[in-house]
Amino acid sequence: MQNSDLKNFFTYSFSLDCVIFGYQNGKIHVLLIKRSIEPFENYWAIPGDLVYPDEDLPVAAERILYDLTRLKNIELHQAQTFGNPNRHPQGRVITNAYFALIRIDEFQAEASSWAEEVLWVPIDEVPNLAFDHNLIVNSTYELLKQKLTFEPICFDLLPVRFTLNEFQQLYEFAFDQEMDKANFRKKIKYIPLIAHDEKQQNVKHRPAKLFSFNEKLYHEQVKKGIYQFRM
Amino acid sequence: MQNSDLKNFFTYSFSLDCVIFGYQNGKIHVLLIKRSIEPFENYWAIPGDLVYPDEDLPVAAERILYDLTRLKNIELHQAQTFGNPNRHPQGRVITNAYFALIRIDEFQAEASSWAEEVLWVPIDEVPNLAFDHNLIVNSTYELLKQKLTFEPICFDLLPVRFTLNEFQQLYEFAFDQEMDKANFRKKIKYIPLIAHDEKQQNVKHRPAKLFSFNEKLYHEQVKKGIYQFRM
DNA sequence: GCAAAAGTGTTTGGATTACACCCATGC
DNA sequence: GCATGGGTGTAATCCAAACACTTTTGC
Repeated sequence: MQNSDLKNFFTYSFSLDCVIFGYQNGKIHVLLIKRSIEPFENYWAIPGDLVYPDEDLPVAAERILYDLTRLKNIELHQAQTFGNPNRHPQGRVITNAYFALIRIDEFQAEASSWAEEVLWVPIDEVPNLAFDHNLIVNSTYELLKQKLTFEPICFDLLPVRFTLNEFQQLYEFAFDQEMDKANFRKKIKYIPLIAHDEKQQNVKHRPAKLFSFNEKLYHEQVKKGIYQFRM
Repeated sequence: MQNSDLKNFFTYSFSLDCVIFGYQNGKIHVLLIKRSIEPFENYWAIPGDLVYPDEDLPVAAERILYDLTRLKNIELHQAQTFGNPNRHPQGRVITNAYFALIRIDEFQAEASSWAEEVLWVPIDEVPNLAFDHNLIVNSTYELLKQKLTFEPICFDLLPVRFTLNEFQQLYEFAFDQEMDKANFRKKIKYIPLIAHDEKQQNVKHRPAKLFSFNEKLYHEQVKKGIYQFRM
């Protein structure tokens, strides 16, 4: 979007910013893009842009993320809204954060449109970002940590088929808590998992059984009120 | 705000809607206002209005609530944002819900500005509302129920000084679960309360001790990571 | 004294923890 | 066979539910 267009677009504007968390090698990363346009040209930022006047928010979030990073088929969740009148130097832009969790190696982010580069940075090494994007990243990270406990988001970070040990490692990372192997398996007894016949390949020890999250059963049980997810 | 003004204000607009939950006689109510202006003239709605171009969101939420209902000194919490392009018949208005929980008898709601009447209705008797306000009320009620468990919001519903029995009754109502008196008292052992010397008055049985929530200690402990509230 | 609710201690069973041990695979 | 991690059973411990009991007030 060019500067001249922007001026007409404003009296108020509304944007969406996507905080994409990526998990790799036991570390949480955030996806950044380098802005090739003013304001904040050459700054790192999270991917975000204005919502079209007739576009619904979830649609816009997907569109914006794809336009800037070529990422698609990612489940985005609504987070907080940020509306400080001075957060955008060119006018009043209220923004709504959306977030997602993905495995970095399962997706291919690629700079596009006015994004000059894309970059995954560890959550504790995020540089100074454009606008109030540091605030947005930090607030959304806090929200993520809360949601990890009560919503089965953690499975977004595991391969579709995973071993119980991979699951446990993720747990220990996410909640920063070591746990006994046998006890972990008792703890997750009530989480609806599908046990596959398939086994781990190319390991030089006894291969582990593969599991996946039984999303269908989970939703059924939640709907019936039988079950509440809790890590 | 007049119709002619509205047209200039729009290309996009941004509003806030306040879902005020009130507790009385073991029932949750919602505060509605009757609109005296178009669109949806004479419809019931939740109090909400456009945000001024240079106004921050929390400030706007307080201002709007006061303008329409004369309620003030209420702690408002941000909830979800609703942005369906067709949610407002006169243009694109994205709205952010704020919510609060109060004891109805401690506040005096009074119609003001373009609110013709105010009304507390039980949450299960909410009529057809203007715009998508039924959706907003329902979504925010779900959010409230979630937050009750993990944030000490329930104390907004108790008198500043309350008996443990009042607390237990609220708990039983909020979570729809009966509980043994002795066990309830063990359960809340870790919630930071202040025990006062003062006692219940004018009861024809042994008067109960009065307590209040130790907000200061709570915030300190959360900050230090010692404590996580959980009901 | 009696009714009513406040307030507390004890027992019990189920869940969590710590820990030990066996199993399957590659080399 | 042995190194490596997968996988499981058991005893000890902790915690929460059930229940019984004592206390304090008004009438």
